[in-house]
Amino acid sequence: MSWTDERIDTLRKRWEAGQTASQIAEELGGVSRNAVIGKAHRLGLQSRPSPVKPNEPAAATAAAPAPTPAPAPAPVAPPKAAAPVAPAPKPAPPAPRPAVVAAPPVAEIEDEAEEQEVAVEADSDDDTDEADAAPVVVRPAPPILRSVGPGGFLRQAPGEQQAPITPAPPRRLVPAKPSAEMAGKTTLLDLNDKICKWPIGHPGEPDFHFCGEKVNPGFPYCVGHCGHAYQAQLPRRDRRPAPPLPFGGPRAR
DNA sequence: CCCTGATTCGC
DNA sequence: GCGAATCAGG
Repeated sequence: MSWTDERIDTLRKRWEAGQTASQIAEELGGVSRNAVIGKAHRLGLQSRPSPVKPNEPAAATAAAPAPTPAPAPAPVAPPKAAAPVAPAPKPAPPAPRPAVVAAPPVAEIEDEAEEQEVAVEADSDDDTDEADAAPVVVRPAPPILRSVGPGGFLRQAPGEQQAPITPAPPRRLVPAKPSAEMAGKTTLLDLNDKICKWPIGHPGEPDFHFCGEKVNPGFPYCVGHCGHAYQAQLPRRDRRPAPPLPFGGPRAR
């Protein structure tokens, strides 16, 4: 495979989008991860945070006691998106908010749950004499700034994040009463190394359980279920191609 | 072990 | 220019 303009273009886009060299190589096909990295460097694409790089070679001279002007690394490309194509930045987790929150949308149900008070670290201790208790400055509400996410939706501004969904009030826990339909079934708690862990049904369904037969020694399943779990590897050309992903995954080769 | 990117070096 | 081999951190 050669680096046609089209392939180079793909490489550029993917690299700048934060895909890993492996992902890019797989998508392009016919090239290795190393080839992608090598090409990216030859193209002069910006190097990305490397696990092996943060070492600065210039630290060996004269112990360098001088006031190093804060390096202030320029905003590096977002580290490694989880999504393969569009590296959507993760929304920031709800930041610790001031006391004022919107009233929970759910009416109070019971008050048998005592409100747990979050112990705020009030450092009223006499640690030092430094008067760090600055008077609270009440500033006018700043204009709401929203950023626009991919697809055009408006993100919440930091100050207007919704209060987390009110958790259900704790209920009294009662011992689960073994239902008739589970009688004799192998449940999660019954699993051990000697019985087949092949799931029957689906988690969450009322009668979800496990096979429970004696295992095929050395395997987590019984002989019968080993037949389902382990199948001969077919030559690549005989494998059925994976169904296309809904979002348009890597091109089939 | 796996993953990652960077670098080297023979082709 | 190319990419396998190698290095080295996570």
